[in-house]
Amino acid sequence: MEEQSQNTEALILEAARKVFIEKGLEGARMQEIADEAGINKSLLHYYFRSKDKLFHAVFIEAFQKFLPQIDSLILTQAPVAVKLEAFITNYINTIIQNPFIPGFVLHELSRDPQSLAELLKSRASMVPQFLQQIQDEIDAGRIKPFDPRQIIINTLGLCIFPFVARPIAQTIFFENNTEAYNQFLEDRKTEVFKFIKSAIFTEQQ
Amino acid sequence: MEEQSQNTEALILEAARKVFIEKGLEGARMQEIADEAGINKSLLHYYFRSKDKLFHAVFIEAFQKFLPQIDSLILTQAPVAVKLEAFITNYINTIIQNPFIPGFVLHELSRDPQSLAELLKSRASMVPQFLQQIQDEIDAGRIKPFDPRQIIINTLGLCIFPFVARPIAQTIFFENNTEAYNQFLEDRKTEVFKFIKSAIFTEQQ
DNA sequence: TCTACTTTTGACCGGTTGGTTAAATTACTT
DNA sequence: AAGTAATTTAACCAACCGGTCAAAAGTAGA
Repeated sequence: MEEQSQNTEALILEAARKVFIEKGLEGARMQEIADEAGINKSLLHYYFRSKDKLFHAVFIEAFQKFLPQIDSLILTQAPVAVKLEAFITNYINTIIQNPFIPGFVLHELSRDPQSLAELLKSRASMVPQFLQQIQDEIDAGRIKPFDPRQIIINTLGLCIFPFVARPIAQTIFFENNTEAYNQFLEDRKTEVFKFIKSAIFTEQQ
Repeated sequence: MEEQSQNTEALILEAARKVFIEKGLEGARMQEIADEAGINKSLLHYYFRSKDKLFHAVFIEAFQKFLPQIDSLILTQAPVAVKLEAFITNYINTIIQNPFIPGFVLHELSRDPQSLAELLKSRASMVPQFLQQIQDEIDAGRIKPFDPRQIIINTLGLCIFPFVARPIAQTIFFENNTEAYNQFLEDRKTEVFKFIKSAIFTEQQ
């Protein structure tokens, strides 16, 4: 019983993940999730009490998938250049493997911004340390004098935006050639760091 | 009768704009739009035949609000540096005045990517010329050798991302202080170009 | 004022949606 | 094998949603 219920629960979560991430909370239908999982709709309510609860489980899971890389960026001790390069590669890699999660998370967060507080309680206190690390390298002359927050937002935006804007970007620049756009995204694993490096680091030997 | 009908139509469009942009096609309710406009729900169907038609009117309007700046970026004759600087300022300014449109447009485009074709038919042919202009400046040694498409995506991402990710960015970096985040966005009108300029332009006198 | 027309309304409809419930099936224990 | 608890199903429901329709209210010209 234990085993089977874990199987079913995982089956439901997988189906819910697919449908919710593709269609959002309001676009998704419980019946569609049930069909996707190959089970009865009532089972959804047996394992998760409501649509909102099921959605919340999916959302938390999606959101947390991107926290490890952020953690290592913020918490690790290494020069900013080293950490940024590793972060960008890993982060874009993670998004390539979960290309619809960023749009999903951003959309649902702007629908319900309140739910953020609970998710960030532990991390928020670590951010200032990373901002200070950037500021220290600015003071040491290794990074040009940009607002550290601007640098971080720029980094995240450069990683995430091409996935959120994929339909329009792929159409405009790649005549809707999916394979070509995938290669474009692959290239960004190195191109984005080259871009940021060229933007913020000072010359020195 | 003519005058009143134009008033009502504009009233409906304004209400629909507010509700659709905030909640999306699937999250919006016709009744809510009617309430927002202070009229009967049947009137929505009298002026616009269906929810989809009304949504389409709102979407087209929102989408086109950002085309003029893009046009001037692509079609104008001037050095890339000059055009980019003007574009970034104007573009961010436009988004500041319509902060929810980018998220709205991106979300609805990823829900229905087909609808793009009709919107871009005339513009698409002009893009290669702008790409070539960037390539020419690369060949002339004035811009570092980045893929021109990467440069454009980067520029757009740097402009748009802080608005799409506002809830999380404002929470993490500004303790949810709206006024502080507004100032942050204001600063980006110059900061983004400084960043891009530092990234892609070569030193020369 | 009468008439023809447009605009606005309220009542209503069929289909869909998230959710409930009780019965049936399965799995586990002894 | 029997009994107990957990799992799964089918049938059902009230609320909601987009949309229709006929009547009412408003408008303008004769």
